[in-house]
Amino acid sequence: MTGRRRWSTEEILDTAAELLRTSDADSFSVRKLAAALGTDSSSLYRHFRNKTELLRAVADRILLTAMDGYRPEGDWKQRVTTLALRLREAFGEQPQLAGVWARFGSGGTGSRLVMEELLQALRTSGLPDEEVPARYHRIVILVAALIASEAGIGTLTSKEYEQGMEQFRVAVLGADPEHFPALSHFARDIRPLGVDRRAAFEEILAAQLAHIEAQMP
Amino acid sequence: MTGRRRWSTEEILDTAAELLRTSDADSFSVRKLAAALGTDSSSLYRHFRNKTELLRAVADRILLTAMDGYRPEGDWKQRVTTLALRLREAFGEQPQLAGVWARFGSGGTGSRLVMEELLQALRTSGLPDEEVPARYHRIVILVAALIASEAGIGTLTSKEYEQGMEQFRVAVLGADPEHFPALSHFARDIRPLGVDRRAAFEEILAAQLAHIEAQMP
DNA sequence: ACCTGAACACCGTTCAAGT
DNA sequence: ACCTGAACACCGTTCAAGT
Repeated sequence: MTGRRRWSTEEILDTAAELLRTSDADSFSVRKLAAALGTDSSSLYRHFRNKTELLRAVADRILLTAMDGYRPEGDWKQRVTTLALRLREAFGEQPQLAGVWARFGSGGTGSRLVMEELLQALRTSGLPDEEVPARYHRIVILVAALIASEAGIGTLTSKEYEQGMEQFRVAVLGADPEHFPALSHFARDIRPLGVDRRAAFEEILAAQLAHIEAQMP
Repeated sequence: MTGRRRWSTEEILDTAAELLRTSDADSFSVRKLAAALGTDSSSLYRHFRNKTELLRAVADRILLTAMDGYRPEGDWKQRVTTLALRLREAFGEQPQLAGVWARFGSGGTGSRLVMEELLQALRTSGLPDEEVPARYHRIVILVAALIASEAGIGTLTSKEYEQGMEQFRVAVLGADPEHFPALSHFARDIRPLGVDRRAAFEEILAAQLAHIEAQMP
């Protein structure tokens, strides 16, 4: 309309988040974001050094909204679990950002809120202070890896997903019993990676936390 | 030289694997592969439906070479751990393929060998047969997630990595003690996600396996 | 029967030129 | 001081035309 317009960084991030939520697959691009804002992609480079920097900023907003209204409840294991599930859900709606977060971190207020809550929960666990950082490190690696890999599957188009399922079926059900006896034996009960992710997430995390607890004095 | 030349699928996969090993960052492309083969990218589409299909085939070769010379040793936990570490190492040298594997699977002989060995190990564990598939599923999800996310960090250029480290330092060391007391307290001992990955991998997996063992009759 | 060239519809990023 | 247009150097993929 006006031909010229100054966009605030906030508006850009909002629009980017919106686009990442609605767009299917990996179709987000700087050019599309610019088009949605009604401007040229070149003008966005005044606000962000590059695309990664932009996505990191959006990822940090995801963390912020994930922490919105959060109140710690229960013992340390429940707190860690609730936190992890919140992050999982938040990135589940914006799967492209999960990969950015796991690779680059986000480095803003959102990430600080997450780190703070996780550390506070561990501090109430009875762990000696000097063991907290190492336990923290393992938990973050585990949670980030699970979320990012689940999100990676979430970015597949339904055609890609179906195709992968089909090839999985062929690999499992078509295995020669002579060379792959165990695989043939369990073939009908083996499930592909993409199913039952929420239960898997909770179980794997619970095992990790139980293990930490078991090693306490 | 000859102007015309038929490439076998084998040769294409070999060259692709080579290129993925040596190329830094995400710079692999169909066009570069074609150039390395001395042909045009369009001719590769007779051998593969698309880029993903090509990468899946290379990923399956990685699994094959990872299993090369493998002999089961020790109890079931040692077998699972050895297998997982082999995969981790194989994809560590070709980090771009880890993401493809975790998202799409590979669906060839390599993946069958891995599935077979993992199932056989679980079968010797003393788990009742009907619990094996669920335990198998969790282990694969965990191992694939850890390997892919570690590899994701491995695809960063050293500039990107340094930049991420710097921003991590700022986020942690620059946190206001009033709003982030636990973070400030542990600031100097909190480590970024990318460090100490091998130890983290082994510990997290060990916790998972110990948890399975603890639930046995 | 096989391969090539050229094209299509995109990317991220830069930078001189405009207002 | 800010924005735009145009360009650069790439992508994956398709398909008519060549040999």
